[in-house]
Amino acid sequence: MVDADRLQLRNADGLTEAEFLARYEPGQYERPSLTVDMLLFTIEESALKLLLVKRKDHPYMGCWAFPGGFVGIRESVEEAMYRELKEETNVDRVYMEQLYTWGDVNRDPRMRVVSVSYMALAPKTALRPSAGDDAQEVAWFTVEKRPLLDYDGEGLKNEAYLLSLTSEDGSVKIAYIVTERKRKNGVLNIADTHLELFPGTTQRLAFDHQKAVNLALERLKNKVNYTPIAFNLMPEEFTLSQLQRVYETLLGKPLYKANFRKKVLPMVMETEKKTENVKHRPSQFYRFNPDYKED
Amino acid sequence: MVDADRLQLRNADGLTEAEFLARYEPGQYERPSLTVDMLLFTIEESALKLLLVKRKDHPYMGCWAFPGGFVGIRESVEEAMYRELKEETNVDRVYMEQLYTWGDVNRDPRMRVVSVSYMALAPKTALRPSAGDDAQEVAWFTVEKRPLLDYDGEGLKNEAYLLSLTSEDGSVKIAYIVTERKRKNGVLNIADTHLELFPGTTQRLAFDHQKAVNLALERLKNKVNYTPIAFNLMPEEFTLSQLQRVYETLLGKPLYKANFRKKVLPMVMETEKKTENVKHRPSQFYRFNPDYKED
DNA sequence: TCAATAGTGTCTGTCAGACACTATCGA
DNA sequence: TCGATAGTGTCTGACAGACACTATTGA
Repeated sequence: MVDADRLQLRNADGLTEAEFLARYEPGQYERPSLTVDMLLFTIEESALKLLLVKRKDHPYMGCWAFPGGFVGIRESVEEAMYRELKEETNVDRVYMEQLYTWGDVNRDPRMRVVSVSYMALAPKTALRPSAGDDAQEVAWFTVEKRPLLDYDGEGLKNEAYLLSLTSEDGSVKIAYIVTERKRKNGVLNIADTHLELFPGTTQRLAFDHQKAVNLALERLKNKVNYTPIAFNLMPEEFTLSQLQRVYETLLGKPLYKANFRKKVLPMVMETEKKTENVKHRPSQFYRFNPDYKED
Repeated sequence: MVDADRLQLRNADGLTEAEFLARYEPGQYERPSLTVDMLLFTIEESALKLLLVKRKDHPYMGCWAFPGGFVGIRESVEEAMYRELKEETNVDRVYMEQLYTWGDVNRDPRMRVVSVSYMALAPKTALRPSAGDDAQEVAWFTVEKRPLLDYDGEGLKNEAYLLSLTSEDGSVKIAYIVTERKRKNGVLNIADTHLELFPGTTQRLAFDHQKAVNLALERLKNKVNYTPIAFNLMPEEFTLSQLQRVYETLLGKPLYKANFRKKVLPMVMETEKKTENVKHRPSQFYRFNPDYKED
C-alpha cells in the first residue's frame, strides 16, 4: 500500500504508526555487542600484507588482531568501519567491501560480541598507519596461503593449505593449517572450512580472526579473475609488469606475460610516461580505464 | 604465543586473563538490537518464488517482509536463522548462506536494529510453510528482475531494471526500479545500487528489504554459472529439461539445449528411471553427482 | 656485446554459442 | 502419420595456455 494509506492503519491497540512509535519502549532483553573489524590489505615488494594490531589487554592479550571497535548507537555499521579506518591509517577513502558477520556465541570470552568484518584494499603509499589513541602496536604482516601437499595422505586433490602470517621484521610468525571439505550439493560454505594452529606455532590470532583471513584470501583470489578489484592495490600509474606481479601474488601462481597483457589491456589506458634510468628497456606506465565494463 | 604462556600474562591492572574475565562487567552503553532475516527461495512452474510474511503490527504494518526475528543472547546468529527456518517452514536443513548485514541507523523506525540476512534455497516439495506462533499471513511471491530498456534515456547499456514481486493469487504486486552505477575502480558495490518504488505501485516491502532481494538475485545469477548451487532448488531426481528451466529462470534468459547439457553433464549422474506416460519421448532422470569438483 | 626486462606473434586445445539434425513416445 | 519433447553432432569464433621471438635500455 502507499505510504499515505499505510500511515493511517491502526494496529490491535488502535494506534497509528506515528502513535505506536511515539510510545515505543525498546525491550530490556539482553543484546549482543556489535563490533566492526577491518582486514586492510596492501601489496609491497610482491607480497600481500595485512595490517594487524597487538592487543594490550585481556582477552587475547599479546595476540595480534584486526583493527576494529564497537559500533556506536548513532552510527551505521559502515560509518563505524570508516571511523576505524581513519583512526588506524589516517585515510578516509579506500576500496572497502563487507566480508562476513561472525556470530558464534563464545567468540569473545568477555561477553556476547557479534562482529561485522570488512575487507579493505589500498596501495601502500596511500597509508600512514598510526597507533590509535590507545597507542597500540601496529604492524604489517605478510600473508601467504599455499597448498600443503599430501598433508592428510588421502590422495585427494589439495584440500589442505598452510596459511601463514609473518611480521615485517620476521620476529612473529603465525601459521594455520586450513582444511576444506565440500558438502552435499558441492557448494563450499564457511562451516566446511576448518583451521587449526600449525604444530609448533607459538602465536595465534585473537578471537576467530584466522577464519576471516582465510575467507578474505579466497574472495580476493576469486574476484581478481573477473573484476578489476586488483587495481585498488595499485598506485595511480603503474607498469603492466607491476600489475602482473600483483595478480601473481593474489593468485599464488606465475602467469604468462603475453597472456596476462592480452587479458588486462581492455582495463587500462596508456599514459605518456615510461620508466627512466632502468638498465633495461623502459616500460610504459598505465592507469586504470574508468570506462571499462565487465562482461 | 602459546595459550599456556598467554594465560599467565598480567595486564596493566596485574590481572591474568582468568582473573580479568571473572571480574569483567560489560559496559552499559547502548547496543543495537540484532535480527536475522531469511530470504527463502524456491522454484515452482518455472518461476522463482520468495517466501514473505505480512506484518501485523507497526512499523510497516500491512507490508510484506522477510521472515525473521531477534537473535537471542545465548544462540549464535546461525542458530537463530535455523530456528526461524524451522518455525516458518517446518524443515531444519536447507541450503543456506549468509547474504549481507544491514547496518543503517534508521532502517527500523522503532530503534536501532542491525540485521544479518541469509539466503536459503530449497525445492518446493520439501517445504510446508506455516504461520508461526504469531499466526501471521505467509505467502509465496514470484520474483522477477528484467532490464528496463531505455529507461533513463542516456543510451547506456542496461543499467536500469524492473524488480517485481507478485503474490500467487496476483492480488499483491510490488515493483521497484533498480539503477546501478559503477564507481572508480569498476567494482560494483552495494552503495552503487539504488532502488525506488515503481511509479504507481501501491505496495512496498517493509524496512530496507528490497535491497536484500536485489542483492540475492544478483548473487544467484552469478553463482549459478560457476557453482552447483542450483541443485539446491531441485528435488532428488530430475530431468535435464527441468534443470534447464531452473537455470533459465535464474539467469533470466533462454539457453541452448545441447550446450546446456554439455555444461551440466559432469555435475549429474544418470538414474535408472525415465518419465512415464508422457505423450512424447520419455526423459531420463538424473541426480546430483556428489563427487563433482569445480575447476 | 651482454644482461636484463619490456613487449609481440602465433599455434594449440578447449569451450560457449548457434543451429541442424535424429529419437521416441502418445494420439 | 503427426505433434511434442528428448536428446545428439558439429561448425564457428573467442579465448586461455604455452612458447618463441623481437625490442630497448645501461653497463
